[in-house]
Amino acid sequence: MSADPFQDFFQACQDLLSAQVEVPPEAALTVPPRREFGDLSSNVAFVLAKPLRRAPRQIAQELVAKIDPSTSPLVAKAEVAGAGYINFYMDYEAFAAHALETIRAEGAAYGTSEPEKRLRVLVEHTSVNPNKEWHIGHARNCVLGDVIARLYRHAGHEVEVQNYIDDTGKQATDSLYALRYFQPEPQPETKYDHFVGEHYVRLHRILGREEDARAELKALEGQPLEGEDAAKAEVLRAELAQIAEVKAGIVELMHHVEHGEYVQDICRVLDAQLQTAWSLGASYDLLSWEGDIVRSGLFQEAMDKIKGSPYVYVAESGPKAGCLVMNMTDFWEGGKATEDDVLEKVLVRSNGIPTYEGKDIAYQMWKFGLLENDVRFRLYTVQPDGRELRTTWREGEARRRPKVDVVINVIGAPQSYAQAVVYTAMRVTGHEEEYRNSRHLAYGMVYLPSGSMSGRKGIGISADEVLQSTVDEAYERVKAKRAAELPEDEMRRIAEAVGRSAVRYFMVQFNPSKDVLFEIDQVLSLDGNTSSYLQYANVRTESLMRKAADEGLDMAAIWQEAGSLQLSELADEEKDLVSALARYPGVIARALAALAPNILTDYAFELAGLFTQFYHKCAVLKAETPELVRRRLALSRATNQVFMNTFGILGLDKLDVM
RNA sequence: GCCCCUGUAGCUCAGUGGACAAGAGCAACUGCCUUCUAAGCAGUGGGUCGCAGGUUCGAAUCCUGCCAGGGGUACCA
Repeated sequence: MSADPFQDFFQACQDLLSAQVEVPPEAALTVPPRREFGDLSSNVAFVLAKPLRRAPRQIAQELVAKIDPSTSPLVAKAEVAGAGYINFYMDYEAFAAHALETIRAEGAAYGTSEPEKRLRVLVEHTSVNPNKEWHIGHARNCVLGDVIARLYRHAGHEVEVQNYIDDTGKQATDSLYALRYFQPEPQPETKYDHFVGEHYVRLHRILGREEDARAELKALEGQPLEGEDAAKAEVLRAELAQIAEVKAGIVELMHHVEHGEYVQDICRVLDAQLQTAWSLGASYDLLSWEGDIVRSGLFQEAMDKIKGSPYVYVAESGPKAGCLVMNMTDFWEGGKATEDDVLEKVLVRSNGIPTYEGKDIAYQMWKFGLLENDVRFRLYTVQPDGRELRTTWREGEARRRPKVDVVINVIGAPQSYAQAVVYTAMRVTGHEEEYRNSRHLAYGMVYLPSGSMSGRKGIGISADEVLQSTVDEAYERVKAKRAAELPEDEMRRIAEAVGRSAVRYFMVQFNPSKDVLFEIDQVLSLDGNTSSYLQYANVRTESLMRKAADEGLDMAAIWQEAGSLQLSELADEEKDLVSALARYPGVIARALAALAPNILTDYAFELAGLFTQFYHKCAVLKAETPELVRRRLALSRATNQVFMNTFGILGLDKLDVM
């Protein structure tokens, strides 16, 4: 017996079958659609029908006749059903004992067996340009990455979370320039990233006029100008002159930014953005600044290394003459490519400036520990959850990098091609293993009912706003319900927990690959399939245990003997609950393998529903016999344990009252 | 043009290791709070699983072709 009760039942059924017949690998043992069909169902008879040239039902009947369930404590019986399914039924009494005992013994570790190999995993997420406030799409990235990191940690792996700071890019420069250009009055009451973002958008309103102004002027200049037209042309010329001035100013400023002269200013924006991350319950281990990676010589070393490959060379002619290019033709797996030029990727332009892919290749090589040089780093701050946050820095300790096994980059789906280029560079340089262990968690965009968001135009909903609205809504709810019994600060605390959790849940409840339509009402409702439902179900487990203690029952003692309680004649609701609790480890494994947190949210919602049904149908504290009370308290305690573990991974807040 | 992702109920989404009657939440409608918290429960109505072929005992799921939406495909950032 293992720490995965459902897997044990699965294995038991599998063994019973294999003892009678060689089970082909394509035969499946799956959970049937309805409980009348048992707890696991095998289609092996269908698969064997063809090679044996016999009817599936006949094969199934012969197999079932030979199977002896009494040799397996968890299996009650096997039956033939339908056209030839072999349905296995659990011995629920034995199974419930095993499940409860496992959950009790494993506790916070329940759900994850010791990994065969403890991996070092590097998760990069967030990586938002430090130039304006986050919108909800950034929040999706952050929460997805945070949950993936927590999943790996829960599974016993060693995780480092990095947040890449593009401090030398155009966006950061634009914002810095906007502040110099407009010289706005400081607004201490406005969160700094919002303040800067406002002026960034203002700057782009000016720049965005260029094309139109040019066209309008051209239309006017076709004829002799007089009166109103002459004045209008003058205005347009002035506008274009202003645009030219701004653009020149940005280019000039860019040189200074690239030399790291404005790190302090960028930190101010970054710090405001980090507040958003922390209020969403996320944290990081390292801030990786692009400027530091370039200045520390990592980029140069990576390019020198990659130049050693026969597939990397300076193009001598053609449109890419003078560029350092990488020919990926022999290595490309990122989709069926037919046009050769797509596969000849520029890494360094003819003017010596690297492309994004070029820089990202260096970063990826550094992540895997493939470079000799290293950045220096220092402590940046201690985060609200107590985790230390480090940052790369121009001076300080040298960072001794351990070998990393897996690199997961949480980056939007539009960057799929660029990511494929970066990973392909690993195999081009002979690092096949690193190539295979590079994973792009490509997530879909977040859209508003009004269309897509645009950072430049300032269209979108900020993550801070969404969070605040949700907390406000939760506050109204808790106040309407509990104003009489709870103090103000307690209601505030609950509202924070409910609001934060609701936003997090929304961000990961969909398949990552899908685009998400963000409707604020769906988050604000706090009804139905939301984190509130899970929190509410868990509050009920808490409440039951509290009341049990009030009635003089020794909860700890009951839980201690969970596996040896009276577990016969379980009600259907109890069976369903036990079965769901036992399936938790498998859910974790699937979510991890697929990098899909929505597998876990789906499960958690189902579990909450099953517990709620149990709660409504089966009296716990008021059950008919003391034995029944103890059993149902143990089931509640077990559910509470699985909720705790699930909440830990999803980063949802546990509540005692709501 | 080529490549990738997506198309399931009015809306938002699960299900894509093939399996015996397509699921959930929201919205609509009907009931249920002196009874372990009604952010809840029970129930009703609502679907040619984008379309057309194919493979199979069996297809929302696999294959082919089409249609629709989004993204990518630059020495852009």
